[in-house]
Amino acid sequence: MKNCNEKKSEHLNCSIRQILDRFGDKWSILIISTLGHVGKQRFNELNQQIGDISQKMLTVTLRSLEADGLISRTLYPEIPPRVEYELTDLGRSLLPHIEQLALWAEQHMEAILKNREKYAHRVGFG
Amino acid sequence: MKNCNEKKSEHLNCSIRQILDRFGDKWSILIISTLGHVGKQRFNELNQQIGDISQKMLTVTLRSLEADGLISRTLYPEIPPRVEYELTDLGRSLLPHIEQLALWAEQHMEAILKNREKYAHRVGFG
DNA sequence: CAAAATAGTTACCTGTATGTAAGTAACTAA
DNA sequence: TTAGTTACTTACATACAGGTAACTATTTTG
Repeated sequence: MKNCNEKKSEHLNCSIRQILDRFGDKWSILIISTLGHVGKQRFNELNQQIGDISQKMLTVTLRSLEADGLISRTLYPEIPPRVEYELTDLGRSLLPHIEQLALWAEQHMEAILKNREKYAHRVGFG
Repeated sequence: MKNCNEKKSEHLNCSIRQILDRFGDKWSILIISTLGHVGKQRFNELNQQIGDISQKMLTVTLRSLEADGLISRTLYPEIPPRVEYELTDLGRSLLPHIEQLALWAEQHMEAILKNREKYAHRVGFG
């Protein structure tokens, strides 16, 4: 972010930094893609869907996604309370790009892991 | 990564975790996109292009990208030494997806920032 | 002899993102 | 009165990604 509009940084560089700043954390993208996949979800449903996220990080990440207008939060003032989270249009507009990346991963991650092994051998045994 | 092939996790979820594990760091994507943009580059050229990366993180990130077969490293044994980094085909195949994300950022980041402000007001004075 | 240049390596330190565990409100059911 | 439910909040702890700065090898130049 810092060196945007300074010497070397073009649009692309700057946009990528924004993406990384906003979505480089551990859970945002995963929550967006989960909501995109299953539609509306309650807090505990999301918690179970994702499986290994802590309550705290789920709350924190949902809040920041809501603040940025990527998801909407609807509270039904019942007892016990019910809250439903859903992607907004803005959030949904990000989905296809995430899915493209996931597709790329499916297609190429095996190759990457093999390269990594080869490299380890080259370095390890010269 | 942990809960892939456990209960709730489908392909998508799992692929996204792989992407985040591999490319969620601060510099990998930026280096790939820089190399994609300018082509072959030397160590110090990259350092200056990016501007605010430390020598250490440039070395570390270049090494791991090389290990995964995303970039190639060519050493010319001159004095002083010259080293050139370049995207491999595998690395190049990731470029369009990165650019799609960058484009999305250009188009929507302003809206996100506005939402964030609104939300801060709602919370702060609501 | 000293300085400069390239492409790093190494030791050390710190901030922050994340995790853990307990607490909260409000009500229901036994 | 005890436990259970939902959707959190809060306090506390920590690991690791990343930063800083010094050091390295090798040769040319002055």
